[in-house]
Amino acid sequence: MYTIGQISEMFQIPASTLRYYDREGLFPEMERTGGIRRFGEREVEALRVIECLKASGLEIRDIKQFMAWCVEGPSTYGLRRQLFETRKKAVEEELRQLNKTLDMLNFKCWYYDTAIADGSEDKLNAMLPDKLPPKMQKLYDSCHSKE
Amino acid sequence: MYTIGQISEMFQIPASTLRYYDREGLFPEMERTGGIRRFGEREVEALRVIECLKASGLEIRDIKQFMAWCVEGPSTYGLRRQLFETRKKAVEEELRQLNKTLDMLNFKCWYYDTAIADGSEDKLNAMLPDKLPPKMQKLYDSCHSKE
DNA sequence: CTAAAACTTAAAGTTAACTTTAAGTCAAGC
DNA sequence: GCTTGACTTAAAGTTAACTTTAAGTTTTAG
Repeated sequence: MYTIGQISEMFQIPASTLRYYDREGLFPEMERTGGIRRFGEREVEALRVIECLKASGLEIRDIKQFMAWCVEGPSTYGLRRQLFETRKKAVEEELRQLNKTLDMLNFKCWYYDTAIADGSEDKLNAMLPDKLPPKMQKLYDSCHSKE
Repeated sequence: MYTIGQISEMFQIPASTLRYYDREGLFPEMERTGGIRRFGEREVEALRVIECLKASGLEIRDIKQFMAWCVEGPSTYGLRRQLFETRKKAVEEELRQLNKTLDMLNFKCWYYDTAIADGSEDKLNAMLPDKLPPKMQKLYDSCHSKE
């Protein structure tokens, strides 16, 4: 069993944030001795799940719902499974979006490398809509196609 | 040239958000006729860059700085290049993190599939620290190694 | 037994990125 | 010329996720 200070150290999360999570119902079965929180294996695993669900873009209130399902027992396995499936879809979509962002950043890096080499953006602007080097044309098109 | 309503439609961004961006200095050279904003090609491209930099995790105040550099001219090519390089690093790191998150989500999907098939988590908990199927062991380890 | 460190609470404060409101101005069609 | 829809502003409001504060309690070390 750990104190809030030990968990704070272990996960590099401020104790105030852990208390906030507790207040929000993210550790529904946490024990206490003399008013002081005792984090057990259950809470440590909960915190790993919290970090995962947060990273997937889920809000605190929905993480609370998940934790409530865990307390409810086997009857909520389906709901929990469905939640993780939905989060997977969201993360996969976010990965696609981030890869597009990376394409644009790579294009911009090349763009400024070229502008620096040329001393101005004039040459670049002359080739701009569709006379770029093939490698760059792909990146450019993927960022400038239909909004 | 476009009105704010046309750009709002085009990018699916509320007009109030576009006005907010303008107030924050994200369109430093935008023209007006009779008080009304006219978005030209410069602003359309700026908006694409804004969306890219935002998606990379950059804050509005720093996007404003970038736009100011663009107005300053060729002397800031180096700074702009550096910004995109830094953003690339940040996005690459975010991609790594998101892939780890995806690993955990995949593990949890398998976990609940198994729990549903078994009717309880008992079998699962018995194999839990290190007796999982090899495929799952990898995912599990990557989410439970040292905090 | 006592002092200090670590814990507790409720309530107020912070921050970023918008969003809404209220009151008014501009532009297009009839 | 007038109505209507789209635009304008400044200022206040919203939301999520914390963070800080102030006052007090519990645990630990000597």
